Amino acid sequence: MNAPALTKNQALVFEVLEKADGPLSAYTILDKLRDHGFRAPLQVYRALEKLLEYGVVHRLESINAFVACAHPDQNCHSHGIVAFAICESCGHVMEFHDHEVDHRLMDWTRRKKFKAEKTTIEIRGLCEACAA
Amino acid sequence: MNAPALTKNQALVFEVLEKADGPLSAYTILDKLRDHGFRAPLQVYRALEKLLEYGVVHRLESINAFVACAHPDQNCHSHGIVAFAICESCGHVMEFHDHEVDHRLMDWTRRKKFKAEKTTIEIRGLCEACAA
DNA sequence: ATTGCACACGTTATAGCATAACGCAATTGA
DNA sequence: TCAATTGCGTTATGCTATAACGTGTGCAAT
Ligand SMILES: [Zn+2]
Ligand SMILES: [Zn+2]
Ligand SMILES: [Zn+2]
Ligand SMILES: [Zn+2]
Repeated sequence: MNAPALTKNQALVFEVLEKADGPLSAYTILDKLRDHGFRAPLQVYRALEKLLEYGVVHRLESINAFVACAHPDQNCHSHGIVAFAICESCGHVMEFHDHEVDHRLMDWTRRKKFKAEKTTIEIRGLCEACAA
Repeated sequence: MNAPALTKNQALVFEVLEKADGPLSAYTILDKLRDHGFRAPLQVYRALEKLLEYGVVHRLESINAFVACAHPDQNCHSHGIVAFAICESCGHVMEFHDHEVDHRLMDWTRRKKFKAEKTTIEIRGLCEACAA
């Protein structure tokens, strides 16, 4: 999915996520945008829906939060499954791809004739700095 | 974590999950147990907390639901990361393990010195029957 | 036996996450 | 012009999860 020009709300939400140093919940985004006229959760969720569709934002299922894609230049979709390591102490997120993991999971789905639509890989734990 | 004898509430919640043919939300479980005296979400969540700890129930992060472990005989923890394929049409869940995937993810975490605590792998899509 | 502790449980209230449904305005394309 | 699409704002609602308080029970250490 290519990203067309963002609307005002989409651009505001994306900007907040880009500037954040970690994932944000929809309601946290809302609070950060109240000064810009945001009043209701739907304004955030509708923008997020598009940004997810365009692939410039990812949703972290295990913590109900959203994060700007770490590889803005590339198209994350084209790299297969996106995986995340989420530090439960400082909140930092590392985004990575592993083709071998993709292949193993795709092998499994092909064997089972399962039509995969969306795959989530999230590792929660402690980053190097926080584990010390 | 070995599973000690379950308490009454834990046994009731586990039984509901075992008999279900798919994942259930905590509130769905609550509704199914109202006849047995359940009145509040916490009764379900507290039981689930223990069942998750014992490894006999898994939480599906991407759909906020819970499912009985498909490998009750074995200890799922000992098989490394548990992965799930979730049919978005019929709700059926397939649980599987893949050591190669585990190794790839563990390699990544070791390189990054990330201390993994809990890893989620969930594939959402259509099962063979529903994809036809 | 009494005390102290751990644990499960019940209840009420609250916090946090997400969507339904309505209507309006701007854009586009026939 | 007319219809269809899309974004937007608002209100209300629903779903998911936990905080905080108190009760009772079993069990061990004193
Ligand atoms: Zn990305
Ligand atoms: Zn950290
Ligand atoms: Zn299992
Ligand atoms: Zn199915």
